Amino acid sequence: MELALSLGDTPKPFSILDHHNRSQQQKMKDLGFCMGLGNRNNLEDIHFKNMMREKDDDGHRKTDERISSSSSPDPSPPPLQLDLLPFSPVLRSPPPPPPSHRCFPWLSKNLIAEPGSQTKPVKPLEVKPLAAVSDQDNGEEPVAGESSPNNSNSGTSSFQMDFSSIFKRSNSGRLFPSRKRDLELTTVNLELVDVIERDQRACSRGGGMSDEDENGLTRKKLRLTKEQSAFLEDSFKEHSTLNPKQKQALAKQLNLRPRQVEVWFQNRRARTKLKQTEVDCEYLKRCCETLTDENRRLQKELQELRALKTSQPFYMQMPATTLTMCPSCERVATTTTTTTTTATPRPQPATTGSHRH
DNA sequence: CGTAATAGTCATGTTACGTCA
DNA sequence: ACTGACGTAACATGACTATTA
Repeated sequence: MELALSLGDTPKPFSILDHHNRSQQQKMKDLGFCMGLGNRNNLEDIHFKNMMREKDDDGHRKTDERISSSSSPDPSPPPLQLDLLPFSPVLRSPPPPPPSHRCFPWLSKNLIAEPGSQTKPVKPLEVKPLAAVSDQDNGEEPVAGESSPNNSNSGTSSFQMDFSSIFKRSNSGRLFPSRKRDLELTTVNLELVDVIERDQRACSRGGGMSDEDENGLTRKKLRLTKEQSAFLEDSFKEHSTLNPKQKQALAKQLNLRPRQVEVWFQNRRARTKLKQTEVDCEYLKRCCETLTDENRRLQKELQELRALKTSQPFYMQMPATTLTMCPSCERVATTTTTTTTTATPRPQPATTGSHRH
């Protein structure tokens, strides 16, 4: 049984996390949609606003320095961009996979409306092409589960709404509605985003939230490649938990969705705990067997002593005897102590050990 | 300061898929 | 080809914490 536990190790930082801008740009790509607000620093998906916070090495949350550095907002914030690029089949054409790129089932099978596919086309939301979505035009490789927004034939759609007057950003980077009236609107929008995200999840699984959706499609399960598993294992050895930045970085490196990385770590921790439980169980079982044997032996010894008592009543006149465990050989040693018995025929010296190795 | 709302993470249990003997 | 066991990805749920209004 193999068990690798790394407890108490100082988490090592991810080297890739040094590339803040790069990973930040990738965040929205990983999501498959993006939603930006106000100034450039607000180009953060509201769903991932808390990703701006991270835990420090001691596990305590701390505010990302990027947030505090965003205290000087762009004086002329552009309108918010809500680029909704769900994995809806009707919204995209199959992204041509690079020759060296792995093929992922949720892209090849589930997301693309293949001829003969029973996937019902999803009615696109309000379509209004964006003039430029800079974050998705940085020439980086597409991440699994993401779209190819700049594909002119893709038919991708985007929202373009002005939310800059609706939201305001807190000191820690969170987004909040600036007015009470906007709260309701915000709620509606957040619900919309949530619905879209759920739809993305459902699409990425190739099925619905239920086991079998209305089209009779069951969810497909991704099998991680050996390389991906090995990389995740290495990361797990360094630290068994992830902060949002590490999750994002790993997802980017492995061409996985952050959710997949998160799930993998959760399952990995569960497996580790299960193995540890099995090890503990085995150990306790051995302890139990040892104690059972010891108990049996002591019972036998007790019977012998009782028999001796019956046959030799005079034996009871001996000083009181206590049994102690020899620490070196773990055998019982008899130790006698002086008592006040006056009829003791053979006084024994106090605390004389009668055990011999 | 206390509280409600919200969002994120985690542990835990379950389900369902892929693989293999 | 079929089947059951097994590993595991994905999900559901509740608890907990942090943050903000």
